[in-house]
Amino acid sequence: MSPGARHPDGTAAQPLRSDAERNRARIIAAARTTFGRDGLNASMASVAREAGVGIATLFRHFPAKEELVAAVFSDRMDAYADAVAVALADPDPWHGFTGYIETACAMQAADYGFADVLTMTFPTAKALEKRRDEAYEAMVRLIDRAKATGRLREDFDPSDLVLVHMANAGVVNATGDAAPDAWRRVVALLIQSFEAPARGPLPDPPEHDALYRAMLRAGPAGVTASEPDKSS
Amino acid sequence: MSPGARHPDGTAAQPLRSDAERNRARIIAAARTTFGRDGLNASMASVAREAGVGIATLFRHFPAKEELVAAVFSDRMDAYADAVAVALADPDPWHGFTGYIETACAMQAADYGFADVLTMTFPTAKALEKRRDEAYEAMVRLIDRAKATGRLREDFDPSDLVLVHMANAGVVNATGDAAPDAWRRVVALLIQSFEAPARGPLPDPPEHDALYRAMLRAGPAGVTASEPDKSS
DNA sequence: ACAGAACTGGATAGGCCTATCCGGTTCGTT
DNA sequence: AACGAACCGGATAGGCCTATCCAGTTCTGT
Repeated sequence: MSPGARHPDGTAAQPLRSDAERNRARIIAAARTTFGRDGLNASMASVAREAGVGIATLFRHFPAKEELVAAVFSDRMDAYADAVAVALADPDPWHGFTGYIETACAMQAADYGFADVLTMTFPTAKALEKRRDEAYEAMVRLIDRAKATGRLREDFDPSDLVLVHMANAGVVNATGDAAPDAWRRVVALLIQSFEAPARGPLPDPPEHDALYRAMLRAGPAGVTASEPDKSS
Repeated sequence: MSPGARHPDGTAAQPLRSDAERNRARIIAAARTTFGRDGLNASMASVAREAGVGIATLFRHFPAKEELVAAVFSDRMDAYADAVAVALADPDPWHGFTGYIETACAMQAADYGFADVLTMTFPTAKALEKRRDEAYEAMVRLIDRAKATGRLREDFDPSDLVLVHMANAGVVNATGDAAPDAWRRVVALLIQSFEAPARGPLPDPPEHDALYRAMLRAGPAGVTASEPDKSS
C-alpha cells in the first residue's frame, strides 16, 4: 500500500507529514485548474508542473491518474447532485427542470474536465459513479414532476438528459474558448423542443443498457484504465 | 518531391508503376474503412496493416497523415456538397432543409472519420476546406428559402447548422456503436425546435469569426499539423 | 541536536504515435 | 534475359504519454 494511505472518503488513515499534506493540497488545486482548462487530456506532467512538485510526488499521492481525477471532481459531483436537489425544490416543476438543464450544462462548459467526467464515466472512479447514479434517480423524479404539469412533452425520456449532455459536450469541446457561449443557444433550442405539445413524433430513445455501455467507452488516451473484463 | 508525384487534383504527373498504383488504391480503401471505424485517431500503422503494406509505403504515397485524410474524404466531401444541392432542388423548402440536416448528420454518424473532418476542419487540407465553404454558401440559400415559406423560425442562423454538427458529433462520439441511432432522436428534437413559430427567444448565435476559429482547434494528437503561426 | 522514518524529484522504463532510412525486391524496358 | 530505376517494408528515430526507481532531502519525535 502507498504511504499515507487514505480511506475512500478522504479521511486520513494515518496523518500525513506536514509537507506531504501541503503538497497533496497543491496537487489537487493544480489538477483542478489544469483539468478545467485542458480537459482530462491534460498530462500528469503538466499537473505536476502547475503544482510545483515532481512527477513522482504526484504519482505517490495518486498512484493512477483516475484516482487524481476522482479526488478532483468529487466535490464538483456533489454540486451536480445538489443542482438536481435544488431543481426538485423549485415550486414550478417546469422551471426547475429547465433550470437544472441549464445549470448542469453550464457546469460542463465551465470545466472541460468535468464535461469529460460526465460523458465518459470512466469505470474506476466508483465513488463518482455512485453519486452520478443517485443524481440520475433524482432526475427521473424531476422529469415525472414536469410531465405532470403538462409543460414537458409526454415522450420525454430520462435518457434524453444524457443525450443533452453528450450534445452539449460536443459543442463545448468543439467551440472551446473561441465561442464560449455557443452551447447556450443549442441548449435553449433543445429545451424549447422539450416543451409540450410535441411538434411531432420522435425516434425511440436508445436502450438504457446501450447508453450505459456507450458511456463506458474509452476516454482520452491513458485514462482508459481497467478494461471491462472479457467475459461479456 | 516524392516519386510518382501527383497534381493536386489527383491526376498523375508521371504514371505510377503498376504495383505502386495498386498499393495506392489499397491504401485509400483501407484508410476509408479504418478512419470510418475509428475516426481520425486511427494510427497510420493500423491503416498500413489493414492495407497489407509496410508503413514506409504508406508514408511514401502520403508524406503526411493529413494528405491521406484529404485523399480519403475528398469524395465524401463531394457527397456532402451534393446533399445541399439535392436539398436546394427540393420543391418543398422546409422538407429540403430538414432532409439536408438528417442526411448530413447521418453521414457523420456513418463515418467517424468524416465527423472529425467536418467538425475540426484541420487546416492543411485546403481542397476539403474550399468545398466545405462552398457548401456553406449553398446552405445559406437553403436557409433563406426555408425562412421564406414561414416554416423555419426567423431567428435561425446559418451558424446553427454548424452547432448542429457539433452537437451531433458529441452524441455520435459518445454513443458510438453501443447506441448507433441515438443521434437521430437529438437531431429530430433540434429540427422541431427550428420550426416556426419560435417558442421563445434564443441567446445570440456565436460570432462568425469565433466559430471559425473554434473549428481550427487542434484535432486528435498528431493530426494537429501546422501550428497557427504566432503572429496573432 | 540528532537519528531515522517519511517524503521528494529527476532519471528512466515502456507504450503508442508520426515520420524517416536504407538494404532488398519487383517492375518494365531493351 | 538482364539491367537500372522504381518501389517495397522492417528497423529506427524522436515525440508525448503514464507510471516507477532510487539517491538525496526534509520533517518529526526524542
